[in-house]
Amino acid sequence: MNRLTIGLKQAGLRLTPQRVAICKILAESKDHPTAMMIYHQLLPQFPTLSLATVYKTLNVLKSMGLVHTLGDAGDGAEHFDADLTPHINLVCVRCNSVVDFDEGLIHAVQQAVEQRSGYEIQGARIVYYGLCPQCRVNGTAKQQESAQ
Amino acid sequence: MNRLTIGLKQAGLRLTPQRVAICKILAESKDHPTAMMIYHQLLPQFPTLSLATVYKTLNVLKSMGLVHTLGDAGDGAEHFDADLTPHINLVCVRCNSVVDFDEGLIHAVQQAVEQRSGYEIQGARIVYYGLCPQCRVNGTAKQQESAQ
DNA sequence: TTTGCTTCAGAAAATGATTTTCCATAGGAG
DNA sequence: CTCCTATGGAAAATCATTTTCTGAAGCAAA
Ligand SMILES: [Mn+2]
Ligand SMILES: [Mn+2]
Ligand SMILES: [Zn+2]
Ligand SMILES: [Zn+2]
Repeated sequence: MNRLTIGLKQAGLRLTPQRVAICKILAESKDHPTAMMIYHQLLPQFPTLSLATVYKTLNVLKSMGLVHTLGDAGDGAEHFDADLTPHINLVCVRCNSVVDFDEGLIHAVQQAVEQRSGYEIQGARIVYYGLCPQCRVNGTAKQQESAQ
Repeated sequence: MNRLTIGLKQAGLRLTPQRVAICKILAESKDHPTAMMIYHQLLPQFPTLSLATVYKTLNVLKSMGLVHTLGDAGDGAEHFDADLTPHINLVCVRCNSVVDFDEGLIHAVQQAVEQRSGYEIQGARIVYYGLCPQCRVNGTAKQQESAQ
């Protein structure tokens, strides 16, 4: 029973096994999964699970503000983040990984935005993208996708 | 002749009228347009313009690092930003507007990420989303932007 | 338990933004 | 002018995401 399932219940939605499982993955994973990733991770446990169910649940959670979306990470799919605290996400455009990065300054930034923008802030999408350390190393002899 | 067209030329690409026009819109607009917005804006000038041409050009510019993408703003389309300097973008999830927000702290954040992450940073996507002041005033009514 | 109403998951079809394919042509090099 | 490659545009394809439809639960009252 985590923050997400509690939120669903408080909204009057039924806590079906599928929804609970999706919430569990979101709450426990640190890899900012896509709908497809969650689907494949749950398929062994729910052989008849439908991708539509995953998408529907994710959309419910998002519309309730219980999860954020980071946009695509070079793989053409939406990545979800259940960590609502202000933080930086690092995207590697080669291996499409998404990891968190701790930087205290970001809290002050969020406060500045909330106080000075006049917006009713609902969430943030703070992403820096580039090459992760591992892909930088492998990149010295990397695949050049230009010119033939 | 702006930074974008210069970049295209230096890359050995031809400066066709379509590409120049697309670069001009990107360099001069502050509204973070989508491919569709650019297409409609240029249609009077180029009646035979194809959306595919717009997408192709945008992808070239992006792959060269001359523009950034902010992800969707609630309208299901990718928004482009030609301003590469570190800055905050404010998205209104109701009217789907995207505006810049000046906050000096963000420069320090970028420096911290570059120095401590180990990543080869190529760009950033810093977006706060919520309701803009105007949409806040207009209350909970939906689809208020295009009034009758 | 039975009845009646509502919600849900899943399969399939639809949607729509973006990409790809194909081809006639423009334009640079020689 | 003649080759040759890069380009724009029309149309088709792709593919992540959404919607539709339907039978099966869940739930509560009798
Ligand atoms: Mn995160
Ligand atoms: Mn901007
Ligand atoms: Zn990587
Ligand atoms: Zn607004």
